[in-house]
Amino acid sequence: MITIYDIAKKANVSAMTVSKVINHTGRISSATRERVQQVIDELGYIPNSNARSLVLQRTQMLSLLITDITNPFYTTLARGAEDAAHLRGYRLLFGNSDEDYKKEKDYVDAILSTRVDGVLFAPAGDRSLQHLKQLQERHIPFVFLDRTVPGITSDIIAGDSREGAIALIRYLVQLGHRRIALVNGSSEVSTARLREEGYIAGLRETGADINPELVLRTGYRDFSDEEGLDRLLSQPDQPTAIFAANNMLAIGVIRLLRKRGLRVPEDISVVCFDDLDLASAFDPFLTVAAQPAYEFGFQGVQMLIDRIEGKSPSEAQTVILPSELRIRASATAPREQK
Amino acid sequence: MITIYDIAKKANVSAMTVSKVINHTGRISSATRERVQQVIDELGYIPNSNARSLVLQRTQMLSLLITDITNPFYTTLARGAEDAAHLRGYRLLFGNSDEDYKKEKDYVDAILSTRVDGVLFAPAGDRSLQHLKQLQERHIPFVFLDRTVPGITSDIIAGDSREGAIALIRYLVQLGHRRIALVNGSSEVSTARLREEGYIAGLRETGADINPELVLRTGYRDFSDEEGLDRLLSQPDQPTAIFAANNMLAIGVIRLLRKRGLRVPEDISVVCFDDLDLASAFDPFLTVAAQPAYEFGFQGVQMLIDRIEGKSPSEAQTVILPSELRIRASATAPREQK
DNA sequence: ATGAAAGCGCTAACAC
DNA sequence: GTGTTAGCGCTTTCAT
Repeated sequence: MITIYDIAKKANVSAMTVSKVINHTGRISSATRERVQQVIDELGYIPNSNARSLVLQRTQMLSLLITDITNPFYTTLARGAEDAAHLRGYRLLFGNSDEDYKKEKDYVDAILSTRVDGVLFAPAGDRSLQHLKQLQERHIPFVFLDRTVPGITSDIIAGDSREGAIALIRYLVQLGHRRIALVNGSSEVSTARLREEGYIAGLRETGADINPELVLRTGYRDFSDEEGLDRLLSQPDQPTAIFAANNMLAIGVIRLLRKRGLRVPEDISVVCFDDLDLASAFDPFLTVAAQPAYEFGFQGVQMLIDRIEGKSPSEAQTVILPSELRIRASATAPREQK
Repeated sequence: MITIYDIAKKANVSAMTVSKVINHTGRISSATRERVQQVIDELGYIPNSNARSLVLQRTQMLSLLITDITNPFYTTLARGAEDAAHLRGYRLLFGNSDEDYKKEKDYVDAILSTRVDGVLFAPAGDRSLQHLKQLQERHIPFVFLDRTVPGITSDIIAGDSREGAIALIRYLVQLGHRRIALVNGSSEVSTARLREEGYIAGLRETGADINPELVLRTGYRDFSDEEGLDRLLSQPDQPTAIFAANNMLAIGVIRLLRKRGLRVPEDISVVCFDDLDLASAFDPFLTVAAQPAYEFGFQGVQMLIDRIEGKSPSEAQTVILPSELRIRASATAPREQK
């Protein structure tokens, strides 16, 4: 391993001088600068960032902790985060919690141990509270990604879950639906609560049916609650449309509907939050409230780095990004009206 | 920041003793062990891995360098890598080169500076050679992900691009196609060369038309070579099927075909390498040679860690994972025969 | 079974 | 402009 001393020796200067050349700090005569640089290039010296971090107490690393790397929303978000981090000279350490508190805890420990400079955090749910508190105790800044956790104040970059849900409901009602079911994520997740709020608000506003039996709460990933779905479908007044609280739920719902011989949208309409990116590019089928996932990541990293570098106001910032209704084929007027 | 000395002081032992307790090394009386552990828990002490890395010359970090995080193949691969790394106590540092040598170089520099213990590397192309050489000079082990680079020997986990391509061609010919176009990635990428080899071999074996004019070479991502596609389609003997060398190309091709009023598969069949995961789950449309992406990541990390920990034989290992033909709707018999 | 000393590779603070 | 000293938080080596 070649160190700063090797350079210093060969260039006949002190380690400090080399350090200054590398970091463009302090005053150096251009003669020595060039001589040192030459040796650096010649030996292909690359500074050890561990040593650097140790003294600087900064790692130039950010952690991105998400809940489902399989979900295009997070993939695209990661892409945005990656781009922004790269642009500003930070690297991304990557974690996938699977909405599992245990895995999340492991990652938080790793984060603490690595001394990353900040975290982009999509918490598994409200019980992530203790993990967040750990970060706060160590003064590690973090930005909430879409989901927040009651009891913790921090910077937030989020979509407008409530408004997005209302828009979706309005659209369905406008098509003629009055019995709209909700297949939601866990109530432990803030966005699930907000989407449910929006769902109710939308129903109320439009005068559509409000019926607690039409709400199914499950997890945001790996939808497989067949009994739950059957319960929804077997209500005396069967719903004519389903609002899935995210894209993965929508896929699960549609698959199970098809398995039951129900066609979408002929027999039942389906809409959801979050787009499917690739799948939609390929076959524009699902009607969705699309969120600007890339911007979540990109702007989230900007916020985080601004905070780290002391460029943010001291109060926590909140940025809300609107979603966009993308009307496609999976929702039409209900059959009775056709 | 709370250090090992804080623990030592409070538990009335030396720093060494604390270190031993943390790392379960050396001999410690269970009395002191417990006392020390208690203080650690009480203060919530978490070791600084930078300091640790500095002395140990190990970071317990792996770098995953891929070319397109938007592509479900890599997403799923990342998922597998992540799982394996987590299981074996390593963390993943994440890089996305966009098939861009400049970005790739930046990441390699970062890798070198971070002193990661090893790299999972999907090279942008043959000109990644110098980057790989840098890694070799510093004795940083790496595993090739699917793509290899001539002139470099290292562990490899790859799909069988040649055989997969042959299988796809056989299938098309069996359906009755004789004029099959290839939309390929750049010739600078090993898998593109192998898929083209397989394409030719398949055509030769089946006696189908071999015509250099039916081959279009472009990039693996963001397909937008409209003129190239038009050239293919305007051949005197228009192809009845297109083999896209990966999923992203297939999506691009299909979009452009539709834009030209050509229906898939009615007017022209399309098959490709790599599945679309979500899109396919949702709407099983594309006929593909699917690769076990998750296994690429999972086994790749295993190989890498085995190598790092000296558990691999000294010669470079190669693991070839077969692909699987998934017959769906995007390819049917050509129109003439219907 | 426990501890003292030295050093991993770097930079901040201060001389000169 | 340049060099010296000290120390970031940890572990290795070798005493005791």
